[in-house]
This record gives sequence, structure tokens and C-alpha cells, in this order.
Amino acid sequence: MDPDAEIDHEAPTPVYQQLAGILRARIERGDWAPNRQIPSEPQLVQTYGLARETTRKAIRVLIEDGLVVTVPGRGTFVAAADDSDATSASESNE
Amino acid sequence: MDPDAEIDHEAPTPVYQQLAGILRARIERGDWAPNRQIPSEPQLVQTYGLARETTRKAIRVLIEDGLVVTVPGRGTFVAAADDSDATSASESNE
DNA sequence: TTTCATTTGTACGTATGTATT
DNA sequence: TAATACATACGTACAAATGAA
Repeated sequence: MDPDAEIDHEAPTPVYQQLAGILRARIERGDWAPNRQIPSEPQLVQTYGLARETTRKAIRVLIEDGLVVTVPGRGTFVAAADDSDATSASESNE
Repeated sequence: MDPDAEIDHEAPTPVYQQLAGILRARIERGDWAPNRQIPSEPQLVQTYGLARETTRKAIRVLIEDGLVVTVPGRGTFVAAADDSDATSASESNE
């Protein structure tokens, strides 16, 4: 998924799934580091021109994927990347 | 949870969680047998006097608990009680 | 302590689309 | 074709949690 893709309301894929894919791509690209806060719901609403419920639905997908966690009253944060990604053969830096 | 409880809008527990608890109790009581259809969303809306989204939210809880499954265009059904999994830890929320 | 702004959570309303019968 | 039922999407409003002033 292109992290710079735009929402296509005509596409067969539901809008909330599109947004989830975009945000997932942006996290993987490093737009927000682990433990960093992603834009608030109102900000996402403004950026992508969606309703808040649609935005929340996309975030819920990311939560279920374990990519982000939300804290009431504070915000939504990129999950700490403490899982095992064993695809790369060499990792030398801490 | 009392399967005949009524929704209390003043209670601290969210309404959708109350409804989920009531429906769970009714399923466990046997109001609807496995593979049987539970009332449709409009019927639940009418019975409990809630908004449709609130009703859907309660049903989503039951889906995540593996208690029911929904089929677009048909309805929501009590899951077959062939529990061979180990993940369902939702019970006795009395 | 109180107040305020920010952010997420809950609840309701409405409209339209999709799938099945 | 039509009716039924769930899915998606937008809108509004208020409550609760957090942190800062």
C-alpha cells in the first residue's frame, strides 16, 4: 500500500480499510516511531476528509493488528516493536 | 448477568456492554439454540430501545467472544457449541 | 483545587450499499 | 421485483480521562 495514497470513495474497498492500509504503510515507513503518537482523530478526520467514526474504525483495525494502542484522554501511539521479525540475515546495530 | 435485566442508561457500565451481557445470558439460558437466529438488529433496537449502532456494538462483542456469527443478508446466529478452542475466556460476567 | 483544552469513548440519527431470500 | 438483514459512511452531541495552567 502506498503511504501517500488518497482515499477513493468509488473504490470497492471500504474507506476505513483504505485508511487502515495507508496508516499501516505510514507506520512501516517510519512517519511515527514506536511509542510515538499518531495524529489525533480530529486531525485524521481533517487530513483525509472522513467522518470520525470511519477514522475510528480504521484505527480499530490497527489496534487489532497490534500496530497501535490507544489511551483514553491521551491519544493513539505506535506499538513498541518488540516482536520478532526474522527475515533479515544481518542486524548489527543496537 | 440476569437475562431479563433491563438497560439502565444511568449505570456506569456502557449500554452496549449491558446489552452484550444480557444477550450472552439469554444465549446461555437457551433462548436461542446453537445455529439458531437471534433477533435482527431492528428487532433488538425495538426491544431494548437503543440505537442501531449501539446494538451492533453489542453484537460485535459477542462475535469477538465467539458466541455468535453474522451473515450479511441473512442474520446473526448462535455459534455452534463445539468448543474445541482454548481462547474463549468470556463467561460468568454476572 | 479548579479550570481548561485536548483526546478518546459512548450514544444516537440518517442515508445508502450489498447480500440473501 | 421486492423484502429483509447486515455493512458502510456521514453527521451530531455529550461524557470521561488526561495533562497543563
